[in-house]
Amino acid sequence: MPKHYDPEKCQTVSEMLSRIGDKWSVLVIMMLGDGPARFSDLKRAVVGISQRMLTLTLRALERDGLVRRTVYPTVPPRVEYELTALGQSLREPIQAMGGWVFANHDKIHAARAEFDRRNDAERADQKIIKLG
Amino acid sequence: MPKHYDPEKCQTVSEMLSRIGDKWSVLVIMMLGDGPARFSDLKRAVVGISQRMLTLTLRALERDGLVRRTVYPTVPPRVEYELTALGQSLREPIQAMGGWVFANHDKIHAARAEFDRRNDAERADQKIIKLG
DNA sequence: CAGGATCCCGGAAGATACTG
DNA sequence: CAGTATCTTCCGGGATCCTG
Repeated sequence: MPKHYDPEKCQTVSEMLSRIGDKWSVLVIMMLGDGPARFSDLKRAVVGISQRMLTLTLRALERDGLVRRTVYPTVPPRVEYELTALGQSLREPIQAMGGWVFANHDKIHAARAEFDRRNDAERADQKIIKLG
Repeated sequence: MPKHYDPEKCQTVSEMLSRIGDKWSVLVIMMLGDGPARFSDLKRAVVGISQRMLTLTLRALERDGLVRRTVYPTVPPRVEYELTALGQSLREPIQAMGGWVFANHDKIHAARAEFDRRNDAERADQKIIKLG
């Protein structure tokens, strides 16, 4: 088991993490997991996304080889997006993350509640000290 | 297999994805994977992080119950950070992502090169059209 | 040593308008 | 329909200074 990793690959890991960590990429990937979809389909399915961000997200996914964009030269224009084999394969680690969150959802929220509770108490103490 | 998911849990998935997708969290988690570390250890180990961002990152991880913060009331103060069991368990899906990137690193970069090549060619065409 | 408090800047992202 | 262009707003994050 190697202790050192290729720095370039590590950087690519960071890049992909921030990609799937951004606001829309995962949602788009999951939508496309059901099969090909047109631009407006995605726009409607991914609630809250602006057409600008949908375009940018799709372009980035296409650039990384995760999504294939097919233009049908009809009028009005018809553009279909679908996951490539690479994009499909990415769904596995993503769903692993999703599964982890679903499994630990309650622990996470309990921890947050506990943390916030302690923090509030601490600030109340500070107030008393300053007032005293 | 359910077709609908708890919206609250889906939101938590997004939250955790943007957490591990941020610039520093994963690096900190991986550093702590080797065992407990002090603030300055992490500051030195995670090259490039400012003490402000290290603090914010650690606080966020602590709030989600991934990291435990222990203060030793000595002088000078000594604070140790370590992964909780929950934090340890998160390393699995993270490494799944990392493994995927390592396995597909070449495909990704090939796709990017291809995409950029096509884009450049396209823009060159546009130029010719406008000049003509 | 381990942070808290401020200031500040660049880039991410939303809103809007226009187009092939 | 499927975008592009532009403007503006917002916030992540770095730099710096201060403190128990």
